[in-house]
Amino acid sequence: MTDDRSPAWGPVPRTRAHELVVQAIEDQIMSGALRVGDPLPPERELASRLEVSRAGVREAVRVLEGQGVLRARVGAGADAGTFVAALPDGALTRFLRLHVALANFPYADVIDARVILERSSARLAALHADEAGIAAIRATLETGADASLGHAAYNDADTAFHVAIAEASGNRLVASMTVAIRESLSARILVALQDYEGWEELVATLHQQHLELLDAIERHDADAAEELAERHIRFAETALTSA
Amino acid sequence: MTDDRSPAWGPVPRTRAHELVVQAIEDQIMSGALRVGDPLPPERELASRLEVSRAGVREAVRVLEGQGVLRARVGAGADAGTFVAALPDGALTRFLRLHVALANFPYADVIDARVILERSSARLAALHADEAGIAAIRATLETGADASLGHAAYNDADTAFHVAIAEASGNRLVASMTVAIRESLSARILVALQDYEGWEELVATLHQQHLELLDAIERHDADAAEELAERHIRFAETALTSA
DNA sequence: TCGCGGGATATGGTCTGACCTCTGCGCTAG
DNA sequence: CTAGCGCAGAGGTCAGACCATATCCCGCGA
Repeated sequence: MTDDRSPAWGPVPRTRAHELVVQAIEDQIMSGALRVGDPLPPERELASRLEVSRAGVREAVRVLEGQGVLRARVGAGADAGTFVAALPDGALTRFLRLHVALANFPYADVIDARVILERSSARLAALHADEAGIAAIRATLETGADASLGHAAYNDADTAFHVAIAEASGNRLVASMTVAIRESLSARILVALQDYEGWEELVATLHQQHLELLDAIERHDADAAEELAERHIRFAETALTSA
Repeated sequence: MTDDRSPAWGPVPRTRAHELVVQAIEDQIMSGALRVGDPLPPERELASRLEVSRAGVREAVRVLEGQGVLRARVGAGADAGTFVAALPDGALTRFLRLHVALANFPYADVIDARVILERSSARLAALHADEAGIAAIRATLETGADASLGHAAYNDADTAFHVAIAEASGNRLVASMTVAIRESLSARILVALQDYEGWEELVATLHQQHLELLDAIERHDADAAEELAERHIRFAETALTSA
């Protein structure tokens, strides 16, 4: 006879040592005791304090390091050791790239998400971009205009343009997500470019669209910028996948 | 006298063993050789094949596991071992939660990003949600209506509502990002709720807004849904932070 | 023939202890 | 005063043993 309200002897969740360490470090961060730039105790000390092996501590550090939360440096003195870091961008890009490759996020969903974010980036850039931001965007177009540099170079220049807009938006989180999505698509776009017949014409069209988008941002015309951003991405996507 | 075009003896980037292993696994994923559900070789075998220690392999596995790309299970047989997984949500949530706590993403930026994403989620849900999706959203409101369950219970119910909309959008990536942002704010929202004087009235208002939003989604009125989503989030945000 | 018990086996999980590499700082010899 | 050496402390790596767990499978008994 079992009582449904009694907890029943379910198995206790098996918690691995390194997860406890991760949790301990996260708690320090959540409570505000650890801030960006602060050092962690040496691995050996942390291991003895938490009563786990050094290997367990190291695995935990690796997990957080992979998330861009920690950074480890060898050596001696004040610059050596493990520190709390602020490197979300690379981590977010790797994350997205892998999950896109695994098709955990369907390709069409990624494109739609990219449109949503870049529309917003363009709008925010049109509203908030300062002189420096606009100059940075324009700078990317000067190299991007030279299409004959090769597929890879153009791909990099295009990425730089979209990244510059995202960074000019003034919203770090939106920018990071925008960048991560563009970068996660980079390999795929490069292949599509290489397979594209008469790609120089396509690049000329895309470059023209870039100029129009930049113009809208400079005019602080948020609605136009939003619309141009979406049209540009949809156009490029259609051209490259139908080839 | 140095020649600027000569490569110059820059330091070779020190590559750590586990990073090589991560790279090796990523390459397999990028090339399509490893897909979701596929098993990795046993740690010991991978270690000897890549000529690193088992500790190095384990650290690499931990990194990818932390990103939701791998999943490890002990035991023997077909179900045991390390596998490629598809668990991006928890990983993305942890990632955001930590970086928000570290203020790598300013709070205002997170709110704006949330508005952008939830506007889109609501729009997509209004356009694409099927019967099951709408039923799932409504189900979360039935518990959410009962405000006297406590702060934590209401917070969970509110999260569930927004998550259900995101999932009804049909876009997995947008949904994941939406959920991750809402969850990363959960702790902060809970504290604000607890400090709020006369929170039951506030909850009643929020619940009313939820009903209106659901109504717009059911009517497939995308514009209204988008607008209601933004107003709801801005309202709640203003109420909770000004308290 | 069927059922079941228990050992063999394979896998990840953990720990220990050693050693290497790197780098700052201080001491010492010139 | 300075150049150089070496110590100390940090992360990086490794080897090996042992533990915990889950499946497989074989053999025994009903």
